Amino acid sequence: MTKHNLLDDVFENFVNNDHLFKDREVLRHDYIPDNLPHREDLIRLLGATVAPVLKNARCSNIFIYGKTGTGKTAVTKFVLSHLESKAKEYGASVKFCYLNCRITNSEYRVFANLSNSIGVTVPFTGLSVGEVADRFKVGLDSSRILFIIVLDEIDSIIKSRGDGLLYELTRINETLTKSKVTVIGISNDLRLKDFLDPRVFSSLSEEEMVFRPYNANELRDILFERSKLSFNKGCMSEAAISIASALAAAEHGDARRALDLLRVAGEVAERNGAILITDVHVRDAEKHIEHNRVVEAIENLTLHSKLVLLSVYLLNKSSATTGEIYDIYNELCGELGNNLLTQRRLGTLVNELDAMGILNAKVISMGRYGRTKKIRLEISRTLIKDVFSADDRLDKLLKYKPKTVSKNKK
DNA sequence: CGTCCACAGGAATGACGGGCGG
DNA sequence: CCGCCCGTCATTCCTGTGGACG
Repeated sequence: MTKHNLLDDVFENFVNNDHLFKDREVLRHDYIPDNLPHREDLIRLLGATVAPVLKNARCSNIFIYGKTGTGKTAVTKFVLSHLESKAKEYGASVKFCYLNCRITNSEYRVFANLSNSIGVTVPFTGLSVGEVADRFKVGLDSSRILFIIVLDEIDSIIKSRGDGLLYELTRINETLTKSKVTVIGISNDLRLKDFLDPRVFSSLSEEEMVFRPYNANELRDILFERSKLSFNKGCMSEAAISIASALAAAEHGDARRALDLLRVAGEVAERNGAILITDVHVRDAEKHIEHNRVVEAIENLTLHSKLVLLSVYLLNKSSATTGEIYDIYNELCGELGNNLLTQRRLGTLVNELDAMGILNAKVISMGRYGRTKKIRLEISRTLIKDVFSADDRLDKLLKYKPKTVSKNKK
């Protein structure tokens, strides 16, 4: 009987075309589930740390560490949104504002966003940072609340702008009389304190929490839980879940990655008209994700970055130097009739491509023959050909023969 | 052992478009 | 509409440097 029902499900789903997915939303990155497996103790810990606000007392600043996909953001949002609704019950005026510093990656934008979240309208741009900070402080003080500021991916703003923002925020309570501020910083980088002024660091990390990566078993539980919500019954095989969790565990124990694998595996299976998502689909999904990531990255590059990449492609050597690439890049710019950037600039573009995993650049010394970067392609040549042939102008350059092939070497 | 190559990569500065307040 | 300030991209100028060569 149960066996019969099981098959009925499968067949019926198949006929109804939308057979595999029940709810795709559940697999999105910003979805916060009601149940976060293997994070119960961290939820309790964070909950206990912020609980004082329910009695109208300021809670400690918190510093949260952990690599991507370890549940930092999910746990924080989960706890704080529950806290906020609980606070309403108790009549405590608590508010939290979540900011991702990779999106709002300047001091100005952070203050602008904070201001907007407490109902103070601030122009997109046009004011000085100090002015926006002042407006925020005034608005905050007059609204008489306990304000919890969550700064996610805080490392990105610190590495590019320094710790001025945090210094400001951790000292802001001194100038407030009717409101109080708590800062929760979330960092992907465990070495972040090396970049911080010790005073800022100590005041920011009144409490510290570390999120360990998930292991394969924990990821399995997460995927199992989530697949029940996102896929129709009987559509997801255990083998698929096992392999997805193993793959993600081998990376950083990244749950986000694991969920991506599952979602894409579902899409692959759907396209193939399969009625069951298997480990094969997950394997396909892995290739798919990587491929899409790279294609999208390349398509969104500026023209100059594309030309740099093309130069490496045209040089077609196992490893090129900055100088060699600059020569070819120079020719390509001439070919297109557009202006060229300096070698200094090209160096940072190469570094950016390296950070994206499209190129691999390593500084080496060739002794008597100087010091340079050894640069090589990190992606397949056919992929480059595919992406560039979509653009008329770049397509022509794919066939371009560099003139400076062997000019020196003696 | 010192030299000196071929760059790396930091700092300062400028050009430019967006977007405000007055 | 002007003047101001922002962020971003790019240039200019600069000091630093690993190690093969002589």
